[in-house]
Amino acid sequence: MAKRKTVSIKDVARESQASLTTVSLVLNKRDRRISVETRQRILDAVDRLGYRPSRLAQSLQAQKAGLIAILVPQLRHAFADAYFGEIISAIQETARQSDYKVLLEVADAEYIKAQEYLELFRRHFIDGLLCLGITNRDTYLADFLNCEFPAVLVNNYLPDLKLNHVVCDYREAGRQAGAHLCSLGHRTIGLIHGAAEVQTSTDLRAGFESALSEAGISLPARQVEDGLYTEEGGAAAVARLINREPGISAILAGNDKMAIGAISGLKTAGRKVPEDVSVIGCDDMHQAEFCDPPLTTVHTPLFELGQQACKRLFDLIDGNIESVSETHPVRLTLRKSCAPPRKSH
Amino acid sequence: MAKRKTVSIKDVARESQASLTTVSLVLNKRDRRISVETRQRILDAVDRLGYRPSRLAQSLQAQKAGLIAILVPQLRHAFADAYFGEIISAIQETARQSDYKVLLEVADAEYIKAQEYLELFRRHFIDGLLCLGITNRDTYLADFLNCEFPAVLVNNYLPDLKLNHVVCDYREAGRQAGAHLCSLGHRTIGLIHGAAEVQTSTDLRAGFESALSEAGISLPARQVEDGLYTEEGGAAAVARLINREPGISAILAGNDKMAIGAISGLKTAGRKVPEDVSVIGCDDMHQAEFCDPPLTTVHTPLFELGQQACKRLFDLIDGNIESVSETHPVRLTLRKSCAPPRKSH
DNA sequence: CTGAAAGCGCTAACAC
DNA sequence: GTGTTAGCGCTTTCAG
Repeated sequence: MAKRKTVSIKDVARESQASLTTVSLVLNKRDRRISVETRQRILDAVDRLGYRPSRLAQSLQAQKAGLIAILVPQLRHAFADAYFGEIISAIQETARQSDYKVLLEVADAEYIKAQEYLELFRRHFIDGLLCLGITNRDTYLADFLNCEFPAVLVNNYLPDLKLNHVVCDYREAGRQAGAHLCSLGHRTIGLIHGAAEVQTSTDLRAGFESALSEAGISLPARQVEDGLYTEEGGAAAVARLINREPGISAILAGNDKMAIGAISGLKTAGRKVPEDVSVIGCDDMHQAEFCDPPLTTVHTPLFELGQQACKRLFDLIDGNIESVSETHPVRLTLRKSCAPPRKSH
Repeated sequence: MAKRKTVSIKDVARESQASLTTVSLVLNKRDRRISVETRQRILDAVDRLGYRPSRLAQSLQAQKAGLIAILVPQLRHAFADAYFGEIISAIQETARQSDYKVLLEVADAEYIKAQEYLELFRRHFIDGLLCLGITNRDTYLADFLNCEFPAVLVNNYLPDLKLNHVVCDYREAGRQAGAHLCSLGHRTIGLIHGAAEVQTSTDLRAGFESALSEAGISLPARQVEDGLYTEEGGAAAVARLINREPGISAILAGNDKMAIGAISGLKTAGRKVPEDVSVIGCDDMHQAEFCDPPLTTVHTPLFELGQQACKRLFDLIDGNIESVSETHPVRLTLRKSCAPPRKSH
């Protein structure tokens, strides 16, 4: 590899017979005061030398990194997950438009113990933080409560902590799913939620129960299972569910992955979807359209959510706002995985 | 938000009644020459003040960013893709172990035109680059040919450019898939590849054809289709395939997404998998196990690949090696999507 | 054993 | 119009 000496603004100054200041002024478009010839001489030198300002030095001077981080939980290969992927895509795109770069951070136990998320700020590495996949157990986030570090939770919030967040309306998602199932005529309905310690999961359940109860239907604990937000979890949960309550004719899953797992589990148990059991998901991931049967699901606008979270974070960084707390609307997407119940017996 | 003044090494020096140098020495464990009391005094001051060295300033001084970037193509929401996700996970994990941070970069046309990937280096923003999802058309990568910027292609390479890369053995993948299908007794076999301009896709096809030809079977152009690496593409490709050659009894898809799309397309066309048509995928993504039927596929060790690419990149950065070119073995994973052909007519 | 001073590459107040 | 100079926060010779 050819070794290339790094060319600094000094070199440009020498080459163009101008001073550091003049070069800097020209480069930063504050060159109203600079004569046309001088400017041209400098620009030529820049070209000739292939000079590029060091972002490191600029950042040090500006006391601003031009960098934000995305904090994701340590799941099994977290980035291989479409849910996170969608949000990360959105963040990346939005950040780029504001000339920010995006750092990827994975929060495992050790990471949290060491408060690495704070170190990132303290060591002037980043200007802001976006937290994904947060649960009620992530109490360490309290560290962001009364400090000057801009952070926002994406698609979740903590019930007891007044932290910045941008979320989808999961209560409404649950309500719409429940109403749909009831309107089809289902009376014995199950729920596979993601995780009890996730607030949006709790919200989904609350909305679901409220819709059922409006139709005079209850949701006993035996018709609720945890599916861990995974395919396997969904498959296992549905098995326990139909074992305990064979009469279940419809199920809401807290995300599409569990819904797909549930469908797979139902098939294994010899039940047809939607003829024997209707399944409704949540998220409307890309693959929801391609599973068999195509999945009826509640569309959560994850991409828009990511964009919004990012924009608000910049507002926080720039001091335009003091805090954020936004809820985005959801809507039911009808496909083929739900049908009226069999007229049994 | 409570405003917190940034505390520098100077403050620590003042607080601990020592000089800058001494503090720096202690903090960097070059403190053999420092007396125990002085050290303790400094450490106390650090604690009391909550001092953290600015990584920006350190980087400027060290002329090293401690940062690498992952370059991914501008696909439809690229990060929502399990293939990229798996590799990115691996990179992230490996980088962390070496105390590097990782940046996410998306390469669209504009990005490439502006040579942003080079700017990243020139402006001293990153120390190394990992390129994912590369195709033969990405000739801009020639920029990395005779320069000192460490970059490595992950799971692909360019036939005409001697660039650093780490790949899976797709030729062997194609061979194993072909051999398996032939051994089951299939004679009329189709291929849905990812994209003609992807070298590994070409390799897969070459390996596949060679295995077929060993069994005395040919692969005419009419039995080959492009599935664009997507579910939809796979579904569309399989439709064209069985329309043109209804006798096809087995299909290899260049990745699992297309395989899943193909299965969906076959079902739509009223063909059963594997009874009527066998389908074999490539990658062995997580969901391959959960589709219906569970997908027989060639396992490509993407996680290990990502790790390896990252380690080699660090070797390049540290000057331990001059170039990389590694090929990783693959292996067939048998599930339920392949069976012997129907004894027709 | 400790400190003064130079320098990493850049920006911006303040002169001239 | 243009240049001098003082930092940004850190590391590291080189003297004492």
